[in-house]
Amino acid sequence: MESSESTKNTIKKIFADYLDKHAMRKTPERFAILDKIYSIKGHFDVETIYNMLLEDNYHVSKATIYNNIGLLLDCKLVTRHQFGGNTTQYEKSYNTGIHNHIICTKCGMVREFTDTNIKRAIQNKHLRDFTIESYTLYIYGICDKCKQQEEAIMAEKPGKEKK
Amino acid sequence: MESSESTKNTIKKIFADYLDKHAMRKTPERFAILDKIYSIKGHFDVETIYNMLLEDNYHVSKATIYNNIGLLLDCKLVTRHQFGGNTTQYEKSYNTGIHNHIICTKCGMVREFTDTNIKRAIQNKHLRDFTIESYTLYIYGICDKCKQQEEAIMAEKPGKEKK
DNA sequence: TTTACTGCAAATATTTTGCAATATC
DNA sequence: GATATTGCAAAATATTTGCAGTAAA
Repeated sequence: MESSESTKNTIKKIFADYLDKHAMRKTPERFAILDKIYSIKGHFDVETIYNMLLEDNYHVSKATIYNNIGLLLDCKLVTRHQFGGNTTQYEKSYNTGIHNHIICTKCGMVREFTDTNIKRAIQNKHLRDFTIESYTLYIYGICDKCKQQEEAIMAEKPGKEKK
Repeated sequence: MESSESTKNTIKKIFADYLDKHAMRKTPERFAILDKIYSIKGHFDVETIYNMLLEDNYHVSKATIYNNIGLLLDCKLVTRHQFGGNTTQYEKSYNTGIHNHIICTKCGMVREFTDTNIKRAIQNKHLRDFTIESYTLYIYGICDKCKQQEEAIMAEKPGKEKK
């Protein structure tokens, strides 16, 4: 879901406080990037943000986007994903709840789900010499659409695979 | 643990069968790469395998390593990881058991652990329209070593962080 | 003998870095 | 006014691709 007005105000405040705390400047680019990220429903990469801002006739260089996503990761307003494709994906993370991802290894489709049993099992885990901050669970497999396609191909060429 | 002789024979057989099935050739490079991978205890990247083979005076190009790791992923003898660093990491996966990873976000340290509650919770999960093949759970946080360093720095410069 | 595979080098893609110009504080 | 931040271009890094030579079947 796109973020509500009150969420957008809260995250601006969090980012502004973070910048103050580290003696960093509150530039318009920074808030434009943050705002755009929180208007995105699912996952995105740097290229996507870059283009979305361009469409608004707002030019921010990629170097600046990379730079600022780093800050947003640091203050936990964004999380980072590497699902296995070529680009690093990101996702807003304030008030979004812990969720897991399923990834189709054929078509790259990513879907989210939540599960209290899994959540509880992970949170109950005590790790020696380690302070847990977050976690990501990726479940890989094949979505039904790809599975059906595979079966259709197999049916078409029955001799293709030996044994 | 390094792989036993019987494991090494089994994986060679699995790979050979896979190559037969797909009408691919059983080149010495392929088995040298597989063998080297199964001599590695933990995670590795392409560069590492390349150098390890070189140390044995066995030259295999990186293109060939990339190419063949792809095949090994396909026949499930190797799994792929993207922990958040710059390179893709790999790991042998025959007979290694399902295990999870904890990653220190400061120093990049990766450690493994197993947990039956987590395993059970994930395996009991039913996903609509999706066939599960595997999963990865990465727990991020700070290892005690880095935590102590951070605290030491904070104690040294008490005024650095405002508020 | 056929053609899949390898090695090399070039191409592609992503992210990082250096530096001059600019804008925040 | 001091200097952190931006944009740009170049650099660094990782991975893929094209092609000629080599070797498995």
